[in-house]
Amino acid sequence: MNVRFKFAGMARVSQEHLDARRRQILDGAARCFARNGFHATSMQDVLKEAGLSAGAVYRYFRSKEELIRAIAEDVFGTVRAAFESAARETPPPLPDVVLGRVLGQVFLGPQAMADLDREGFPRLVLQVWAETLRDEELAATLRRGYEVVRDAWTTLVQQYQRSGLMRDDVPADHVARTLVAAVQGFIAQQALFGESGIEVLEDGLRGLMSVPGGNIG
Amino acid sequence: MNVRFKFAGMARVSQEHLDARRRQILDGAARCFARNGFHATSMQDVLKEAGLSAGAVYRYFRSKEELIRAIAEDVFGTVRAAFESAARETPPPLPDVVLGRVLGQVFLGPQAMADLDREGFPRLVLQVWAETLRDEELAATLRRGYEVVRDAWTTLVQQYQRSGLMRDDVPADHVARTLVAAVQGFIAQQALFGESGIEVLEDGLRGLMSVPGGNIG
DNA sequence: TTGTCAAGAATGAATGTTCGTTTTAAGTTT
DNA sequence: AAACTTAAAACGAACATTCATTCTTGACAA
Repeated sequence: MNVRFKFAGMARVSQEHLDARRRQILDGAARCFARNGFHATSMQDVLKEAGLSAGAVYRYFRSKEELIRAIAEDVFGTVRAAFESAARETPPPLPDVVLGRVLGQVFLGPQAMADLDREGFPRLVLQVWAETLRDEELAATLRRGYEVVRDAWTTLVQQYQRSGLMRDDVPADHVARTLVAAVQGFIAQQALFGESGIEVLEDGLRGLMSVPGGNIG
Repeated sequence: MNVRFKFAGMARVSQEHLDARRRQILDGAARCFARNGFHATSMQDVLKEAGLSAGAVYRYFRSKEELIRAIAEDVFGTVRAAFESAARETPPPLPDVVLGRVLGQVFLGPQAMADLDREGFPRLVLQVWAETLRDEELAATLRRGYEVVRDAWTTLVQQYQRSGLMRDDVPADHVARTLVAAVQGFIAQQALFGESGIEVLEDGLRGLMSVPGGNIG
C-alpha cells in the first residue's frame, strides 16, 4: 500500500479481514450456542468450531460474556427488524399476512445471521431469551427494542380499528401484544417441536378471524 | 439380638418426612434455576437455598442432571395440565375464554409448583425450554405431552368448525397450534417483559376474532 | 414410661476435573 | 528485521461429586 505514514499500532491487515474474522467467530459461536446453550458450551468448543485459537478469539472478544452479548444483540436485531418492516407496510395487510411476513423475514430474511440454518435460529432465540433473564443489560436492550415494536404494532392495530376492520372496544396494544405473542410462540414451537411451515400460523389466524363475537368485556 | 424380623431398608423416618425433604430441595432449586438458569446455578447455590448439605441433597438426587429433569418434568406437568383441563370444558367456551382459563391455571392453578411466585414460574418455563434443546430425553417427554395437548385442542377447534363458529376450510390443527403458540408467547412475554394481566391475551383474541375475511388459501 | 442401640440421615471438608483466561513462544507479513 | 498475529501451554478459580464422620430416629427391652 502506498500509505506514507505508518503509525505504531497501525493495523497490518485490512478492515475487511478483521470484520471477516469477527464474523467467523460469531458464526462458529452461534452454531455452538444454538446446539448446546451458552453455559454448556465451553470456549474450547467455540474455538474448535470457529477454527481459531484462544489467542485469536480473545483478540476480538474480551470475554465469553462479551461474545454472548454480541450474539444476543444480533438475534435481537434480526427479530426486531422483521417485526418492524412488517408493521411498516402500507396499506397494512390483514393480520394473517402481516404475521406471515414477520416469520418469512425471521427465517429467510436479510441475512443478519446468514450462517445459521433454519432450525438453528429458533433454537438460538430460545437460548437468548433464557440468557436475557440473567443479564440485566440484555434485558434492558430487549425491553427497549420491544417497546418500539409494540408501538409500531399498536399503530397498525389502530389502523384496523379506525377502518372498521376490527372492533375498537379492545385496547389496541392488547391486540398488538397478542400478535407478537403468537409469533414468539411459533418461534418457540419451531425450536421445540421442529420445523413447520409459515402457513400454520397464517391458517390459524384466519380461523380465529372467522370466529364471531367474543364476550364484551 | 432376639429381634425376629428386621428388614434391610426399613424406614427410619416417615415417608412424609422424605417427601417433604424432596420437595424442600425441589423448591429451593426451582428458585435458583428461575433466577439464574440451570447451568449458571451451582450445586452450592442450590444447597444454600434449600438449607441442606451436599450429602443430604445427593441422597435424594443422584446428580445435578437428575435434579434438573425433575424440575423440568414438574414444569411440563403444570403447563400440560392447564392446557388439558381447559380443552375438556363442555360446552367449549370461545377461544378468548379458553386461553384465559389456561393462563389462569398456569399462574394460579392447583399448586404443582406452589412455592414459586408469579414471576418465577414463567422464567422457569423459559429455562426449561432452553434446556430441552440440549437434552433429548426431555425433548421426547415434551413432544409426547405436546401431542396429547395438540390433539385435544384440535378436537376443540373441530367443534367450533362443526358448529359453524369457525370457517372449516383451514386445518383444525393449524388453528390449535396457533392457540397454543399464543399462550406460549404470552408466557415468554411474562418472563421477559414482566407481569401483565390475563386480560391482555383475552382482549387480543377478541380483537382478532372480530376481523372479517382473511384470504382464502 | 425410660434407656439402649443399630441403622438411616445429614454433614462439610476434600477431591479431581474442567473452565475461562493469560502468558509465552513461534510464526507471518511487509 | 520490524510489526504484528496466531498457537499452544499453563494457571488459578470454581465446579460437581464423594466420603469419613457425626447426629437423629424409632423399635424394643425392662
